[in-house]
Amino acid sequence: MNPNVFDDPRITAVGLLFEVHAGLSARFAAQLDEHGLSTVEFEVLTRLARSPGNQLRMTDLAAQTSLSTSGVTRVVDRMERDGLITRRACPTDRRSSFAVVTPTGLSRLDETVPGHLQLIEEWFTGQLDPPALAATLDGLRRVRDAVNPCATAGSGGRTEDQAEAC
Amino acid sequence: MNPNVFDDPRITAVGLLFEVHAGLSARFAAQLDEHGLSTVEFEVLTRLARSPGNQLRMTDLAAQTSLSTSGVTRVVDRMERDGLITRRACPTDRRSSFAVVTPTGLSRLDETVPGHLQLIEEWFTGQLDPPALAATLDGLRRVRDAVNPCATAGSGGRTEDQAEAC
DNA sequence: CAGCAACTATATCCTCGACAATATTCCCCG
DNA sequence: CGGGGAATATTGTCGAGGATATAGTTGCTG
Repeated sequence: MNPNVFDDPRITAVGLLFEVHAGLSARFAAQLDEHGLSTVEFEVLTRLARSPGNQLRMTDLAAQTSLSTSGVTRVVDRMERDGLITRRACPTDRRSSFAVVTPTGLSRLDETVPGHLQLIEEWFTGQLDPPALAATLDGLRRVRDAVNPCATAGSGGRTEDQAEAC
Repeated sequence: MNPNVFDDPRITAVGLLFEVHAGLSARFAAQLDEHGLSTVEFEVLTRLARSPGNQLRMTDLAAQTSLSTSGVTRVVDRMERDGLITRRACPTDRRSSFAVVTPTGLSRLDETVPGHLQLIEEWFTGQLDPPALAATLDGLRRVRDAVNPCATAGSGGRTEDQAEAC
């Protein structure tokens, strides 16, 4: 650690990125908490709600979130107990089961999303004028495409659900 | 969730940012793991090593990481057991104790940092040509300054340690 | 200088989530 | 058609870490 490695521009770059992530995450979590949702619960709810039929197989849900399959089992347990989602047996494969959003879950999402969007606007996208925002997002997109090859859905892909193929 | 809220550009913007964070975090964690360090352990080590005397009070260490004070107690326990850091009593305040990096900890850091820097270069900074990188970092910096006011150390500040004053 | 509020580290309890093991079901291939 | 390997969800077990309570210390203030 002799020469000041910590002033290396690469270190400061990731530091920047991670600070932004931490700051936004904290603010989002606070707002979600007002609606009785944790971060992962919100993510599960949105992933299901944006899927056809408001449902997803447990495995696919795990693939779309940052959770393991057992983690998905656990969070779905909690949310089923809270009435936000339900399990439905898969008719074609008796090993699988679907997690499907209940009307309660959908309305909870409806309550939550507007404030969430407002928060994004307030602390992220609204902080930059359009060209600067576009430039920033372009940079992030290129890094994302490198680091997360599965998510290259941008153009030419099919619906957008092939992300679950990763 | 009637109109496709999920195509809202604000949603995709945070999605992008969070995917980048997740992707980089995973790669970093894998490399750190090769050196027997977890993410938080690496952060603790770097925070201490960049501080005067290679030491920090437990409270300040907690403030500089994303850990609670009890979390810091825990991780310092582990790392002390592994010989990476040591506790030293504070001479002026008998409530406080310092966590100080051992020579073992420093050399572990020396082993780890080069690969870490290489990874940053490979997956983040090296993915963009200099102007695009600068633009991206500028955008991130502005968002960071908004979302994390403490970290406005950039210019005019004193050393850089006033970050701990937050 | 006595007492009280704030601060510091730690201990205790609890939730969350990963990993490995398990049971069930599916599918392919001989 | 039958058996073995892959896929799927769940459960047991464990470590990580937050919230709160606790004990010791400091410093201010009447």
